[in-house]
Amino acid sequence: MDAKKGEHPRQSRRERRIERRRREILTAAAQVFAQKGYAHTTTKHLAEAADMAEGTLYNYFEGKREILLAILNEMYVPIDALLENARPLSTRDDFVRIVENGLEIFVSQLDFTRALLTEIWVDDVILNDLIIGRLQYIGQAIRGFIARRIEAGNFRPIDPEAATLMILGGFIALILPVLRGKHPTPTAEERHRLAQTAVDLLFDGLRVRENQ
Amino acid sequence: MDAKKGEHPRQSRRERRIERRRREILTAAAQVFAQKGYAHTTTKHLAEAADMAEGTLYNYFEGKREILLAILNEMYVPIDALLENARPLSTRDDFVRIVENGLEIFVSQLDFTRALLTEIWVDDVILNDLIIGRLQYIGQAIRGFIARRIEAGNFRPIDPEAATLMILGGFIALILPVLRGKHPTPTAEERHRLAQTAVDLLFDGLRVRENQ
Amino acid sequence: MDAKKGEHPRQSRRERRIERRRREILTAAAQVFAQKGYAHTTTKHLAEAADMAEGTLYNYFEGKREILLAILNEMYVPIDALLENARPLSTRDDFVRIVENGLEIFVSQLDFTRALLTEIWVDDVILNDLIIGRLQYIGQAIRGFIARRIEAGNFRPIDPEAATLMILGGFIALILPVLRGKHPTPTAEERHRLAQTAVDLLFDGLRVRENQ
Amino acid sequence: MDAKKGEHPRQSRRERRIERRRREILTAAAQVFAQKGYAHTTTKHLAEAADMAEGTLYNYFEGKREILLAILNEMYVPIDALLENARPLSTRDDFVRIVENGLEIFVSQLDFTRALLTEIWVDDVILNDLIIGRLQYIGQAIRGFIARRIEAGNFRPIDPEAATLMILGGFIALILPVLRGKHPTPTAEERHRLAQTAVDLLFDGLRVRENQ
DNA sequence: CATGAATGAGTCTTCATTCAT
DNA sequence: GATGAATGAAGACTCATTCAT
Repeated sequence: MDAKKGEHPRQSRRERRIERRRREILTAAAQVFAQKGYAHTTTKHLAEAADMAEGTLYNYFEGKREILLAILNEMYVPIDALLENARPLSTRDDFVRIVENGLEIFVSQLDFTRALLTEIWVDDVILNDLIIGRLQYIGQAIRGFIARRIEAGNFRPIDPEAATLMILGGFIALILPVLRGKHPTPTAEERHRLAQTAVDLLFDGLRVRENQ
Repeated sequence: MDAKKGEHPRQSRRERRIERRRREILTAAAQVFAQKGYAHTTTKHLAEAADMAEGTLYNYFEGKREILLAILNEMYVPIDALLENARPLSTRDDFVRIVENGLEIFVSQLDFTRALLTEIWVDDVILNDLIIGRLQYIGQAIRGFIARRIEAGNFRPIDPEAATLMILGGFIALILPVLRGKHPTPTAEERHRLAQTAVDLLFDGLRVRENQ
Repeated sequence: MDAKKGEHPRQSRRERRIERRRREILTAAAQVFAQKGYAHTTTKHLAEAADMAEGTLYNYFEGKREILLAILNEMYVPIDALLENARPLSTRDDFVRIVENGLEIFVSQLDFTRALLTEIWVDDVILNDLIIGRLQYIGQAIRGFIARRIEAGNFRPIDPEAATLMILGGFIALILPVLRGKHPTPTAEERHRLAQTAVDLLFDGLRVRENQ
Repeated sequence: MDAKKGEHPRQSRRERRIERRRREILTAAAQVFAQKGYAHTTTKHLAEAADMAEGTLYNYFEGKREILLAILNEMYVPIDALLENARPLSTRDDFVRIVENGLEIFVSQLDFTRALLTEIWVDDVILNDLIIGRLQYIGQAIRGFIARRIEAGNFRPIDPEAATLMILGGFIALILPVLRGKHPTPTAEERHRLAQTAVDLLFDGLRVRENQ
């Protein structure tokens, strides 16, 4: 129980094993939640998917709900990285790049995202954390970008609020069919093309410019 | 006990009472489903919300799930009417009008719509019926409109598939905050303004037209 | 409410109507009980079979169980008559006649008998009333008959107790397939033949008499 | 924890424990079913009788009905053994022996047999499986025996069908009072005497043989 | 740490009975 | 008397969590 041969290696190895186990559980759980929805998933399902006994789950998580919240946490890291990257967001290419990165994140975390879909609308912690915390942050970045561009005379004086919502909605709509498994997951090239189309549409609209 | 005055009124009164009661249950149920989500709502909750005994629910619906499906059906009528109206969809004003009507429908059915949000991802009948059935239909109308306009030289040759998705997503994004109760329900005027902004953005994009 | 034109005719007509209604209910109920068993029969089933509303049943009977007990009572009249008839029971023909009559009673009351079958084993009132009350009475008659015959030297000195049981059992076995609907209901002639065969078997056994 | 001594013991111990538990439940359930009848028995009753929580029952059986069916299966083993034994059935002693064995089986399985009595009339699976399947098989054996004996001139030319029914009925009648708890369970000696009396009655009838 | 049997509160649903019309 | 909607107690079954091994 006490130190032997230096504490680090031993503690560390144990911690690493625990961390590995937790991640195994989360990966498996995300798949099951994604397929059945949180409420319809039983701990038995989770245990089977993680290939362990039900009781073992409780050695790594406090309960079913905590597993879901841990999944939520897993998504923060790449999203925060994305936001960090997107901070400047000043040119059209910035926009393409951030949309592309966003698509990449969702694609690489499909199961985690899907897992949250059902409880998003119901669980206030998740809703506030994810939607309010992250999405609003993203929204602000976009709103700021638009406002600055309008001020600079590059963008038409459109209500930035509505525009932001539609941009986010458009982006979500692009991945929703994939999340629902109705579309195959797009390749890197497809993601690039999608991002360009999206930004193109947003910037220039559907209508033909008369004299260009 | 009194004169019969024709048989209709008597049958009719009973039928009307039943219909009224069903509607009462649906209205109450939609609110509860919207707040708690389908799976987290118990029949006890439903009974309390409808101010009746649990057993009474079963005089009007076969079970909890049938109540949800009945809510789903309630949404068909106005949506189908909207689609019928939107059939031509040829001018920009058509577009504004249909977006405006769509917003109106969702607003008038807020609770019903919210009620479906959670189970949409999990219940295949609902998913296929509602999303695939309706949304695809709407999508086709939009895709057709875009394709025709591109052919006519009015629209730029953008991928109609991606454009449709983004339009739908943008539209949904406009309502989502309202659905989640994060925005107050927009008034008729606000809906009109929103619809115009949305269509304006879609048609002309964010960027300033250089020579206009 | 009080007397008018003599009480009898009016009371009588009302009473007769009530009696008729009760009988209608019992007839219908016996069929349903017979098919589904008492416990699996709902008052809704009973009401439908009697072609009236559920509530109306309660104007004629205290509840579901009382309907079953009333069915039990219906069987007493013919059984008691049979027993009265069988009182002497001294010749072989008496035996044939009483078996024949017994078969006739069961056949004419098939549904009533079937209706009681499920609850016989469970309801102590029914068990004590019917089995103990009636069957034991019948058993005593048979036992007495056998004992007297043995004493008179007509019957071999077989244990009258066991013999009685086997006689009753044999009789029941003859009607059981009919009760279960596995045999068609026997005609009068078939009943006569069955009774003769049964008594013949009981009196003379299976074995060939060596010198007769 | 200790040496493995081969893998069997470990798997086996768990399996044996499960098997023991299942049997405990069945034994307890049979008693309750026998007393109250299947339909009037609640899972709460069953749990109490087996001295465990309601939920635990479901770790061993799929549901209430499966417990009943398992009880049904318990009865097959000895009955099938009896039938196998009785195959030849050619002498009078064979007959005595098989009746005696039959009595023994029923006595040793009193609760199991009682448990089935109520649902027999209502549950088609049970009815067809047990009654039709087993009883008809037994009936055929008896019919065949009688027919052969008649042909051989040992038995009088009595309708074998009716005779079989009465034999089965007589046998059942011998046990019914015991099943209902109205008689104490017969000892081995009493069973032997009963069997002899029964066969004696069947073979030689009640009447004194005039010249014997 | 791993296991999985045991637990019992909680769910959906049924149905005998009541009672206002 | 007849009706059938309303009731709510009771039933079969589920499942997150605990805990002895």
